[in-house]
Amino acid sequence: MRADAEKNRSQILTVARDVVTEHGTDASMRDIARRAGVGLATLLRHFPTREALFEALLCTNLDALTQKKADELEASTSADEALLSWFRELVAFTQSYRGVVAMMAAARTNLDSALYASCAAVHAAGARLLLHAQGEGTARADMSGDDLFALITALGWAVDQPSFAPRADHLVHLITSAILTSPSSNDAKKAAC
Amino acid sequence: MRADAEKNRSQILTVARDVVTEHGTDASMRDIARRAGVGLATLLRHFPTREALFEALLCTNLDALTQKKADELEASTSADEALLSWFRELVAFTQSYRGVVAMMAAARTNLDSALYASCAAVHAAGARLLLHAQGEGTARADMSGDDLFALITALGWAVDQPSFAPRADHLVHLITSAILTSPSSNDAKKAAC
DNA sequence: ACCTGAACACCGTTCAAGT
DNA sequence: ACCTGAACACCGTTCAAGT
Repeated sequence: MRADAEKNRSQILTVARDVVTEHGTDASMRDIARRAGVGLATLLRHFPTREALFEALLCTNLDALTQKKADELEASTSADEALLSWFRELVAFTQSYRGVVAMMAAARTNLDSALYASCAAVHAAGARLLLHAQGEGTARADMSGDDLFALITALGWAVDQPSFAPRADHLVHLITSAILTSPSSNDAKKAAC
Repeated sequence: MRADAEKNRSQILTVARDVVTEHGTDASMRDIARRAGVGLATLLRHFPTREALFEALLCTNLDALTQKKADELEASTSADEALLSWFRELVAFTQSYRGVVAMMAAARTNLDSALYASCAAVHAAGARLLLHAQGEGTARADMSGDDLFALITALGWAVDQPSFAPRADHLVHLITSAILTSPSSNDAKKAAC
């Protein structure tokens, strides 16, 4: 009976999306199973760990991101613009579910995590954009891909906090201004066009 | 019998320091009570909430910080140096216990939290230093005390992550360079002296 | 093969019962 | 006044028993 197994899996994912939207990464596995109408053990079979469930929830979005960056890298005229929009895109993504940024940061150096590969892909994509901008001299040279990943997730964490959320845009502005050497402000951008 | 109550309280705090050093902010209350040799309900009487326990654990350190900043504000010749060392000092403090920075960020806008007053004091102290530096034109003007608090805690969170801890000093350097208008690098500092 | 219920060892909260 | 044990409703993990 592989058919019902598949049905259970998709049902779990559908329900999980709702529950996780509401309760974040520390949502109750039992609650998800209950609402999905399956036993808790069934959920654990499909997704043996919390990270595994989130990997399934995020993989399509993450793939789109790490693919879309390829487009941006090419389509965007300036490398610094590409880096900047990647930064913003990723911070926005980390807001998809509360606590997901902490989970990704933890997975970054945990080979056993089901999210390790996805995080590595995100990291690599960012590092490439950074390197490109550095090559053009528009991003500061004393920065590594690790630094970029750290700054993005740190900002994602801050935006996760209800107290800081209202200042989100401005915080992004502050940090990115530290990354880019030439202040690509709106005025300068308009003047260039 | 108020004597044994006081003894219990101090015993709980002593043990809590160890347990929390090991397990961070999500240490088990039951475990602390067990190791302190008291009933769980006794611990809950003394510290009705997790935040209340941490308030007791941190209050002396936090008071020292928000007092010491007064010294720094006066003693230090330049306002930007004072702001910078406050920034570093606070990031270092958030590393005292794992997860404490998240707790403080949450407490910042939660009037019910036992940590609210302490966080407000930290916020106020930082805002004052920032304002002073802004007055001298050494800190960027488009920044609020809230932004400063957010950046400090965000950095504290990043340093909390094992993956980012090795880059801690450099990350602090990156962020602070975004805050200060004049790049008070080591060279410039030496030249001024 | 796949699912399930139950047992297990935890957690924080609450409260009646002890001194 | 202060403390305690136990009951409660949760959690994730594990596994023998069902189809």
